[in-house]
Amino acid sequence: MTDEQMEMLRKQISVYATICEQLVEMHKGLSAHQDFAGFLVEVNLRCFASDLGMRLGNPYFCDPLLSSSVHKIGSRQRWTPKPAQLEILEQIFKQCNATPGRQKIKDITKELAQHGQISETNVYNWFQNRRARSKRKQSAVLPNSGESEVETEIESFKEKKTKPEDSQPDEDATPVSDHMYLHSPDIGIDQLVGKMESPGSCIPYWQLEQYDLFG
Amino acid sequence: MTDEQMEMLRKQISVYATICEQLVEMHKGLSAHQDFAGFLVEVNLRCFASDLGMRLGNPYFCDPLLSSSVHKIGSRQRWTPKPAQLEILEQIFKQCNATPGRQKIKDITKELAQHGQISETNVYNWFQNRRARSKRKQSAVLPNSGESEVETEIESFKEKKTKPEDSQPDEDATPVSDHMYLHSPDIGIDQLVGKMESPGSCIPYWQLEQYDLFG
DNA sequence: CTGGTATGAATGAAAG
DNA sequence: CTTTCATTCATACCAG
Repeated sequence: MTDEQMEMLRKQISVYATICEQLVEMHKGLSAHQDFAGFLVEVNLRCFASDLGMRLGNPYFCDPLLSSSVHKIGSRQRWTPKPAQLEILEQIFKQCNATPGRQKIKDITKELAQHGQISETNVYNWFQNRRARSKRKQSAVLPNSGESEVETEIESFKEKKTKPEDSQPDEDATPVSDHMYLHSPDIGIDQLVGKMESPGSCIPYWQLEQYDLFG
Repeated sequence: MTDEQMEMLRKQISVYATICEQLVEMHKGLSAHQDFAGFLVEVNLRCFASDLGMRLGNPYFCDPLLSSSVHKIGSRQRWTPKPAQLEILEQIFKQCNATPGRQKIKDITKELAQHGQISETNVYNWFQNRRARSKRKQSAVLPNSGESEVETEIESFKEKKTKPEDSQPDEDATPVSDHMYLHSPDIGIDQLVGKMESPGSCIPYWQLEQYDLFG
C-alpha cells in the first residue's frame, strides 16, 4: 500500500462522510416543508463483529473487498443495478417511458457499463419490469369496477394508501393525507447528489398496490 | 415529496450504508492488519414523519402517531395477517394453490378486510410467498441427487444453493484491486460516525465509482 | 438485550 | 406486454 493509496482512502472516507451528512441534512430540510412538525432522522450506526456468517446485505452494491478472495462469495446470480445505473435508468425512463428500441438498449447498456457490468438483457428486463409495475400501480386507482368501499383512499394521487397495515389497532386512521405531499423541496436529492432526477410526476412503481389491472 | 424520491432516497441511504460498511472493513484491515472478514457496520438511517401527509402510503415511512414514541416508530410496519385472515387465506390456498386471478384477489381482499386492514397487494404477496415457500419446502426434502460442490467460501451459511448459475454472461466478478489496506488508523470509523463532518465537495454518488475502492 | 427464525415485501429474470 | 417465479432483504416475533 502506497502513501498515495492511503491518501486516497482518506479522501474517500471524507467524501463518504460528507455525503452521509448531507443526506441527513436533506432529510431535515425536507421536513421543513411539512406544515406539521416533521421529520426526524435517526442515524443508527451499529457495529458488530461476526466472523464467517457475515455478508453484505445491501442489494444496491456489488461486493467489494469481500469478494477479493473468491468472487463467488456472496455473488448474486442476478444483476443488481448500481445506484449510478439506477439513476440513469430512471432518468431515461422518465423521458421515454416507451420501450426503448433495440439500438437504444444498446446505447443505454453501453452507458451503464461505465458504472458496472451490465448486459443488454438487464436493461431490457429493467424497462419491462419498470413499466409493468408502474402500470399496475397506476391502474389501481383508475378503474373501479364496482367500487370498493373498503378502499378508504382519499387521495387519488396516492395509490399506495393502505400500505400501513393493521398493526395499529385503533389507528387505522391514516385518513389524513390532505394533499400534503410536497412538491419537490428545494433541497432535494438533486442537489445532494448533484442532479438526481427532479420530482415531477413520477409514479412509484414499487409497491404494486393492486396487481389487478382491470379493477 | 414524491414516492419516487423517497424510494430513491432510501436506496441512496442504503448505498451509503454499504459504503460505510466497506470503509469499516478497510479500516479494520488497516489497523488490524489482518484479514478483512469480520466487521459489519449497519447504518440505519431512518426517517420518521410525524405528519400524516408524509406517509402517503409510502411503505418506508409510515405511521403517524409516532410523534410520541419516536424511537419506536419509523419502522416500516409490514402487514401482519390476523389469525382470522390467515385461516381464510390458508383455506383458499388449499383449494387452489394456483394463482388467484386478479378479480379473485379482490374478492379475497374484500373478505379479509372484514377482519382487519389489508390491501390487495398483501393478498397477492401472501400467495406468492406461500407458494414459493411450500415449493421450497418440498424440494428441500427431496435431495436432488446432484453434486453439491463444496464451497470453500467463507460464508457457508447458505444451506442449500440450488443456484442455477449466473444467467449473466458478464458478471461483475469484481476484480478488486489488491488489498487496499493501509496502515493508518488515523481516520477512524469513530470519527467518521461521530462527526460525520468533513466539508469538502459533495460528489455525486455516481461519480464515487471513480474512486473505486473496490476495483 | 441478543440472536435466530418466520414471513411480508422488493425486484430481476423468465414464462406465457 | 402481462403474469409468475425465484431470490433476497427486512422486520416481526420468539427464545435464551
